Order: sequence, then C-alpha cells, then structure tokens
Amino acid sequence: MLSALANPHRLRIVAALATGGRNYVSQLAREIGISRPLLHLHLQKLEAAGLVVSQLELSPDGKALNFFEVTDFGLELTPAAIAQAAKSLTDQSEQ
Amino acid sequence: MLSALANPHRLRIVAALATGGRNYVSQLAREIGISRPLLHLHLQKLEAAGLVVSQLELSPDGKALNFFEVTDFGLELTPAAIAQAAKSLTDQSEQ
DNA sequence: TACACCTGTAAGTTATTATTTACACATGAA
DNA sequence: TTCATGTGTAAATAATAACTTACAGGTGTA
Repeated sequence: MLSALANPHRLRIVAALATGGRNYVSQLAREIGISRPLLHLHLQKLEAAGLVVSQLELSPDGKALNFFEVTDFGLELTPAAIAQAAKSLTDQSEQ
Repeated sequence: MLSALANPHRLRIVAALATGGRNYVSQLAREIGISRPLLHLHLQKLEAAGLVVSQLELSPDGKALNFFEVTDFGLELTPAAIAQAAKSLTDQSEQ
C-alpha cells in the first residue's frame, strides 16, 4: 500500500478520483495529462493495493467504459503503528 | 516521506528504533541483520525524510557512536488527505 | 605495532520501476 | 468502409533504487 502511494502520478490519480468522483480510463488520462497505457499501469497498482476499484460499464452509445473510484481506505502512519505493522513483515532471517 | 517508508528494510528500521529506543549504526545493523553500508544508506533516506534524527556521541571508551532515533511523525493516509496534499505536488504541465 | 571496535563513502553491479511505442480488438456514426 | 471512440497488453527502453565490495580514517587496548 505504501509502495502504491509512493509515486506522484498515483497520488494525483487518487486525488483526482477523490475530488472529481468516479471516472473512466481514457477520460482520466486526458485530465491528468499522462498516456493511457501509463495510467492503466498505475491504476493496476492502485487496484492491487485495494486503493481503487473498477467496474466495467456500457455508455449510452454502447462503448465499454471502465470506471474507477477510490475506496475509503485509511492508514495512520506513526512510529507506533509501524512498529506494530512491522511484525507482520517476513522475517529477514527466514529467507 | 511515503517513498522513504515504502521499503521493508526501512520499515524494520523505524520499528526497531521505535520499539528499542535510540541505537547506533553498527549495533542496529547487527540487530536487523543487514550490512552496515546498506543500513547507512537507508538511514540517510529516513533522515532526509525527517523520520529519524542522528546525534554523534562519544562512548565511555572514546569511540564515536552515531545514534539514531525516530521523530514523532504522524500522517493520516486517506483519500481526502491525499486530495489535499496533491495540490502541493508540482503540476505535471509545468514541467 | 596489530587488533577490534567505531565512522563514512565511492564505485560497480544488480534489480526494480517507470515510460514509450506499437499492437490487437470492439462499438457506433459518417 | 473509414473514422473516432473505447478497451487491454506485450515488448523494448530509460530511469531509479537497492545492494555489495572495497576503501579510508578515527580511537583504545593488548
């Protein structure tokens, strides 16, 4: 999840979806100003991290549109929270 | 800050310092189980992000020890917070 | 002097991410 | 049919990040 958010493009994508609501890939690519394949890749990472979800829909004129929207994730990032979360990391010595 | 935390080693480092208190480089490297140069690199990134601070001290027997400790950072990671924070990102079109 | 600690960093290599380009396919309208 | 819209993804390249190895230098003690 942290890796997914550690990228300026992906922060802008989340921000755009949080502010402007759900949107489909091509339109979002135009609004953010990056290429569609690149946006597609970033959306894949965000979706894999559970930060956005997608839903395929048909527009009135029959085009297939893949809509994305943000989930209502929340994460508190503090030293104590990280100390707690780090326990679930694979132990270095196990590898 | 997110980039700094998007790495398992650095999460372990923050966790170790949060749990065990301040520590110096060589000792911390032994406890975490990574090489000292590698730890040094990660500590640099954490310090650059303001997540840890260092202080050079002299041990009783005269050795120079560089102690690190976590700061009391805190960050709420939600869609709304990201939408707010994204405003301060350099605009794509400015580049 | 030689050893055992401590510090830092530069250089080279490897691995991972990010990005572009090009392709393949579908639908509705001119 | 051709064009404009939408979808996805594979492949090659570029850019970063991570990691190892090898230095160089400091102090105190045997």
